[in-house]
Amino acid sequence: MSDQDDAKSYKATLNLPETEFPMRGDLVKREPARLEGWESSDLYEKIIAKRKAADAPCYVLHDGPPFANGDVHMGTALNKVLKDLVMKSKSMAGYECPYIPGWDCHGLPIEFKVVKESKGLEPAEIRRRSEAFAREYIDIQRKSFRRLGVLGDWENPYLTLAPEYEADIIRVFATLVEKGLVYQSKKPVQWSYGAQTALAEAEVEYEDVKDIAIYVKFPLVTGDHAGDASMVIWTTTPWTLPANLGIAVHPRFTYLKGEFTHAEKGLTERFIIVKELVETFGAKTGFLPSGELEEIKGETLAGAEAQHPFLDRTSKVILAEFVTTETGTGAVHIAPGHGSDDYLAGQQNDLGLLSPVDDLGNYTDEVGVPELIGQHVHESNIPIIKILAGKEALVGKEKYLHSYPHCWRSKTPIIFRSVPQFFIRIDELRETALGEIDRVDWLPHWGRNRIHGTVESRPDWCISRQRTWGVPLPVFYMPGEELPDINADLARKVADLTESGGTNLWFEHDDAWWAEKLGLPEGTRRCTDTLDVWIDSGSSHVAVMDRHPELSCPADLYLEATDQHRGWFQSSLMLSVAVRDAAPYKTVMTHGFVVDQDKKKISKSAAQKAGKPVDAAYFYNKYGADILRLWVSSVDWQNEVPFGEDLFKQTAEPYRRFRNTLRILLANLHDFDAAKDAVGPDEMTLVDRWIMERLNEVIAECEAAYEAFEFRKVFNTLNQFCAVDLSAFYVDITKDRMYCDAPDSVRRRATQTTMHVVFESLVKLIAPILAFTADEAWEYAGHDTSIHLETFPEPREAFNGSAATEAIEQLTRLRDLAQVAIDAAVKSEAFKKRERAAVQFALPADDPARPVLANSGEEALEFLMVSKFMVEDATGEAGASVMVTDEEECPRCRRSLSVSATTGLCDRCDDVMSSS
RNA sequence: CCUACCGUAGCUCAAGAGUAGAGUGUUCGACUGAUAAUCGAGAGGUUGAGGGUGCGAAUCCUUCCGGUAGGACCA
Repeated sequence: MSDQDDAKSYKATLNLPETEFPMRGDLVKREPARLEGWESSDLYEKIIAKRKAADAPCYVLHDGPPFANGDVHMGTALNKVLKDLVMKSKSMAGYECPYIPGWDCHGLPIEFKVVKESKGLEPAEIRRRSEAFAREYIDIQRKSFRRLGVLGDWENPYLTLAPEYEADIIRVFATLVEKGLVYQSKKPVQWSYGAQTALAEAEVEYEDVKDIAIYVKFPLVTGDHAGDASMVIWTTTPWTLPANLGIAVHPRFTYLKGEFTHAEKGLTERFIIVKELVETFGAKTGFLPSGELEEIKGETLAGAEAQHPFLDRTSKVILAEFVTTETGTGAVHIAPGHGSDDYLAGQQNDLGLLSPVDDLGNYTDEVGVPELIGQHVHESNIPIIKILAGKEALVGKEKYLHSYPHCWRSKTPIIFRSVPQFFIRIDELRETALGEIDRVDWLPHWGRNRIHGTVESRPDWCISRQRTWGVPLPVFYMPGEELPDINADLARKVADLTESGGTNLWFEHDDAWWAEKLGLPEGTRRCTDTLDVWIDSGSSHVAVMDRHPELSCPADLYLEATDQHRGWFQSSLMLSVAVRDAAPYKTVMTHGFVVDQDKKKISKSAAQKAGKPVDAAYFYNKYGADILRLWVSSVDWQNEVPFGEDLFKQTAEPYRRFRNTLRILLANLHDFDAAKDAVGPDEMTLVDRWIMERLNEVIAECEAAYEAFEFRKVFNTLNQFCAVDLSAFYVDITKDRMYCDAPDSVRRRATQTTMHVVFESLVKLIAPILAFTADEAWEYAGHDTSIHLETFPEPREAFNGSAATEAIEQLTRLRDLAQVAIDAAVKSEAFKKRERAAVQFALPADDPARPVLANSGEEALEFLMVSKFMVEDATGEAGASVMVTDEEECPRCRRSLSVSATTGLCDRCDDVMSSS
């Protein structure tokens, strides 16, 4: 027999690892099949039922409804997977975790698309098409969320378009009315002429634009300075000048009056300009002071009237604290119909109100200048500047770069415009809301300041929209009345009528039908507005949490992206404070946006142009949902989340590590039956006890990290454990006994017992993240129910100490010491394998490794993976030298130990062979 | 302009007063009994910059620079 044949024949006598669990994930193929299994066996319901049976406490994460348009992109996927990580980990921590997903269905974005496709539709038809559109995307998104392994009640999600949900929205409105929080008023709102509706603060996005700012002269005609000087205002919106009714100055600022000369034009004028800005004014307009300047206190100017530059009326000088000396002239153009500060100032000073602009943004007759009527305001800046120039009222102009609000849908600039709108009085709610904010846990902590800031300063909430695809504003105008009857009882009746039929009734029937149904006099008209969609989603704590028996309010957790501080968190808070005087949540967690690798915002269109996929489907179809889930777990959700395919791929490698670690454990357990073969802690060897101690730490760390939603820490801890402790050490060191010991030797069984515990613990700890892979491994381990029904492992008390860990630390020290010498020897070709090394350690007398070596001779040898070692006394530092061993290599186990002269095998292998 | 958070190896991130560590990538090597796997080694960091307090600072304080987000201004 040749040596080679020897080796071959002995291979058959080994217990090599064996498993059907595939090394390659093939996730794209396997996950859908597993998913089908989960759904056909009602896994979600089973988990809930199991926790219920165990009388588990509830943990409620209330799902924020994504908008039902568009595919699921990485940002949405991040949000849903984070939620699922929370739910799966809470469930494994022993809670009952009902998860009712929802969708936000009404609103401008959908109506916009529908209307764009075909114009001139009846409202009822717009609504039919909008609903079809929403439902189509709900299905698309639901499919994606399920594919990502997110478990929940997908067959019964909440939809804000559901009749019973709509009815609850109207009931919330009725409650607001009852509490006297709703009023109608004509004051300036942010108006999108592109979408022809008022907008809420959260529907506005800012863009940098270049405008022309102008300086305009208003000659004083009454007061101390009548005929003697002109006020000069500065504005970036010349189109608001026709609505000018006042000029505001700061009461405590000092203004200078005197002669200003424009040298080039040869013009001399008498102006009143705030002291601090005279220089800037000169630089921008060319008008420099050319004589003595008289100081005037702002407050003394009040009440004077100035001539409007091109209209036959005067503009009153008023006082206002908001005037600054940053830009302009210290005199602020006031158009009460076109700005909120302006509006308030106008109210306080009885200026009246002008808003000569229609829904489309065109001037109405009221504008007072014939050639402007019908002109669009944003095409009127130049004509107005020309008019001003013609009247010699234009003092100067400059280009001005600033951020200007735009409609989030139509992308057109927003104008402030006054039309009758409905509002919620925020002042009545503010104090309670602010108090509640401090009772809520905000994660990360600075979320508290963010929402506190917005609630503190937000103006009254404009809740009416001049749109069709939404819940109608349930308000009526009695015959002959200008003002609406805002009536809670009527609203409740509307709610009851729509409970089954839905609010389509509002659009399908006419005023007469409704008047009759509600017992109102003939000639009653309905309000044609719809409610702001933030009322829809903000009412979910009533329409969902109060309605579902398994949920309850306040929820334990709301979890959305940071933009919801202004959006859903706030609308929910306000409505909840109005309805129940308390916040609807105990904890609010926010995550950052998914941004491009170079930290630029991912807009879908820009990413597509650059050929960078951002659709979740692209990634789960190419890499698998578990890779995506692992990526989510590895990410720092508190800040912006940089994303790109390269970054994404980095998590594929750790995935393989997890998978292979589970696989080798499984493979080493192929002939192990815990019920029959497990041994007690006393039988375990040093490395077994060490890995059990490590496992206890890992369990504690992971469970604490899950508790704190620090998934990345779970990821790091487990990755480290698999890569370093298991793969590089434990599995490597125990190979010899696993493969070469007699199958049921105590030593081998002890290690199998350990591996069994490690496997079961590891697979459970990773299950919330690798939802599919963990379940697959669990199945291969012989379980016929899902891993997701399990709970997290408990640390084992027997291994709570650190005795084994301390011993292993010493051995690791020696191993590192030996490694250096071995590497040198291998390099100089003294021998090739570390197993051929004989190591001579030189240790000081008090070296802590000495007792370890003395107490665990054979195990130390195994751990060091060398042929033999000796210890000699060292005077200085510990060291190691190495030479080739004089032992023969056992052909069966390939270790270099003393071998039998007759069989050529080492003692252990000899025993195994002769007894088999 | 104000406020908050952040800035550590090519990349993604750990350590939160006591010799800067992982993963990934990269280079080299071993094994062929975890094999489209596994093991070992190397290279790679004056921890954004400067100053301060400590015996000692990535860590605490301060100024600046850069990034991001809110807010202010504007509307």
